[in-house]
Amino acid sequence: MNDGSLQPPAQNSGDIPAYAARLNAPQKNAVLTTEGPVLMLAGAGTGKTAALTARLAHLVAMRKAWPSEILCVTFTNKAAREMRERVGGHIGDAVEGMPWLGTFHSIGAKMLRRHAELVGLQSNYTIIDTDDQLRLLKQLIRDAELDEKRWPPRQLAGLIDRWKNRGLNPDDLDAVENESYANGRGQEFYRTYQERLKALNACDFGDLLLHVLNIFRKHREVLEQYQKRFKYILVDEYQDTNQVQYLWLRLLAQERKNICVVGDDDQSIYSWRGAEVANILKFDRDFPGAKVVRLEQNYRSTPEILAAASGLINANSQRLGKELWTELPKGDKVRVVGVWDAPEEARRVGEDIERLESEGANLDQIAILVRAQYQTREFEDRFIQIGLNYRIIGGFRFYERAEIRDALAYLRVIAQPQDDLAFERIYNQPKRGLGAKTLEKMHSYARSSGMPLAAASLQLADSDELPKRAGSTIAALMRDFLRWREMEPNVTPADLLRTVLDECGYSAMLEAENTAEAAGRIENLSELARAMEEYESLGDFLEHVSLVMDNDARDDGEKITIMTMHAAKGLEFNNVFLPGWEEGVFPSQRSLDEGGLASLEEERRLAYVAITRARKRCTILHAANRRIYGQWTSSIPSRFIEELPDEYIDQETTMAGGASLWRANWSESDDPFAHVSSARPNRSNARGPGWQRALSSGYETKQAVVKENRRSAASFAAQPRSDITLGARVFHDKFGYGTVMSQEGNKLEINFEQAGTKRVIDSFVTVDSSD
DNA sequence: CTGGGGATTATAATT
DNA sequence: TAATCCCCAG
Repeated sequence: MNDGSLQPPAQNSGDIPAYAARLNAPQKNAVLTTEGPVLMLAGAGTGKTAALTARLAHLVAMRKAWPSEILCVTFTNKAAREMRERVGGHIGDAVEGMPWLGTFHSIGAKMLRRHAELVGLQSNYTIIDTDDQLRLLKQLIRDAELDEKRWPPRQLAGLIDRWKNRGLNPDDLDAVENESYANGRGQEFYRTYQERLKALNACDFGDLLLHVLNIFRKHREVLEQYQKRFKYILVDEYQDTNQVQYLWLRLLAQERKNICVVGDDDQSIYSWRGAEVANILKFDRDFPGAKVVRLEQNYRSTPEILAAASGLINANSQRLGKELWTELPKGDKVRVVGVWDAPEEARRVGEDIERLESEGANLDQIAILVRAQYQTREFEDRFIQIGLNYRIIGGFRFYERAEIRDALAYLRVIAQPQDDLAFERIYNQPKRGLGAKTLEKMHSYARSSGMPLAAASLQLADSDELPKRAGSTIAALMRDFLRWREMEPNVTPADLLRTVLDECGYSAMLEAENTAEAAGRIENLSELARAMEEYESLGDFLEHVSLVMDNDARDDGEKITIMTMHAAKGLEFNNVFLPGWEEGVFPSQRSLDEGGLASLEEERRLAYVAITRARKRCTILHAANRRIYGQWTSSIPSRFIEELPDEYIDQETTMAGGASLWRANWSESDDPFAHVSSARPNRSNARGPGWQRALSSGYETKQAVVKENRRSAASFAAQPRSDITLGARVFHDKFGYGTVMSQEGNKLEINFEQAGTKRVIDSFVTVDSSD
């Protein structure tokens, strides 16, 4: 739109433009090769974004294209925002003229608004989220009188998502796919679901891409219009693209073939979300003559961290191949710490962080990266206890809170009277005395008359079908909506929201509750109104919230960060702690049970991502015992620990009696099973040194237990022993005689006569029956 | 319509 | 273990 503001190429003193001044050779290569397909293989921390933004700046500076003629896609809003900021730093205000820089979904949504009628939608369609999607599917399943227990809506939602990710419309399903739900009714449900969405003038996230793909396929002239417009295409995180995104890009790039994709096959960790690593692996076949540029110089981590990560990822088979190197000075080795149990793990990390803090470390530069959300709990407990500031990333998002969704539902009904899902959410929220009976009548009337729910309910209210009270309540509500709808063009979205909340009684409802929780909800709602201030129209705002569900937690003070490894991708920290490296936790039990080698390799890539987040220090921890779903579980160190190259690792254990069972600094020479472990890499069973240790530790009597549990991939749920009671006198091979002080699951605290108080697993003691 | 209680189930999480 | 969901009683 304001292409006219294009600036002359930015230049410094020499001939090299500013945006290219600090690039290394491969980066420059990737930036300057503007014509033809380019695959930029960018390892972790190799300045990928710098190269990508420089390329954008270069295209504009060299007048290869107007900003509005460049398509630049990312996966997350965060990445898009960052890109926009950094490109803005190079080309100034011209970045404002880049309407096609955004996420796949926001760009899809924009295209779909222009051509909605081609797929039977109106351009003001609603974008529903997964919650609405689930409720809609639940309705369909109920209507079909299907057993919800046997055929959970979640499963159907998952299937439909996967179909859409693969670019499949209902008619494209084969018999096998169709069979996968409700005995061959998958297709039927998918079709009905799509019809319902169309009737609601709505689409889900998957549709934003699939509809556009369908339009491209069926309407050549539309496709050609975009092919012509986009002189250059840039794609970030290409290894995360799914099938639709791939097909979509391929169509758009077909004409000019000026497509540059950036990614790292070693950081592909989202296959469970539909991403296909194959897309990046076969890029040069899709686009013959593609130039492949490898960015391998790492600017982030110490050589030790890089070596450890590289050694690990080398165990994977399906790789394009890349070797990271760095000019940074040597640092500390990667530490591997073995501890007794999860609480000790948290204690240990807490102590380390306190030490770092006392040395003047910035807490914002410290992160704990876990495999699964449940691991955060232990750390939270501990950090509250010692008063360490932390923030947990992930979990619930602002826009997922009930009150926010209620407020949005009101706005959606105002903006789009056909939005039945939104109407259903709030027709009795706050309580108006309308129940399931009324809803059912509204539904059946809406269906038979082919009207949206809201309109149908208004007509119904005029008739005598409903009890008098319900009828007048609905009539009043509909009058409210009419009024708000008239008001909408004349007030700001924020003011509209405030008015609605006051007039519908929602605010009053919360105030009446008079609890701390309700106060929090009121606060959230005013924050929502505040967030709306920057939007011009209601439509703008609604599109923003459905696509940009960001968790922009306002930051107050230094805090350490606790988050999942997945969430940490793309981030970096001076100090990284990686707890829970045990078989069954990481790699996760599910990846071991299902998915075979491919799934294990994805776990390994995740490990690679996790380690490469660290700039200066990386500490990996594993605990011998952990409570999972309320069960005490013993586990052995992760095979990934064993795969780390010895020379870059410092091993340490804090365990009582550390020299025996869980001794961590094994070496192959004193290991009677060394010949087994020499069979690396890619061993798919769980016979790491931990195993060998367990088997060779001299506790022969326990071998049966150990062996039996091998099938469950080396973690076994322990039953507490019934023959041990508090105060019992017991004997332990290592510590001698002692008295049981407490018992929790299979974990005992024993006051030993010689060794003092220790915590041990009950299977290692015998009850002393001498008295 | 609300609340209690029993059953159920449990990676990762963007748009 | 603990959180969530769903059903049923009141």
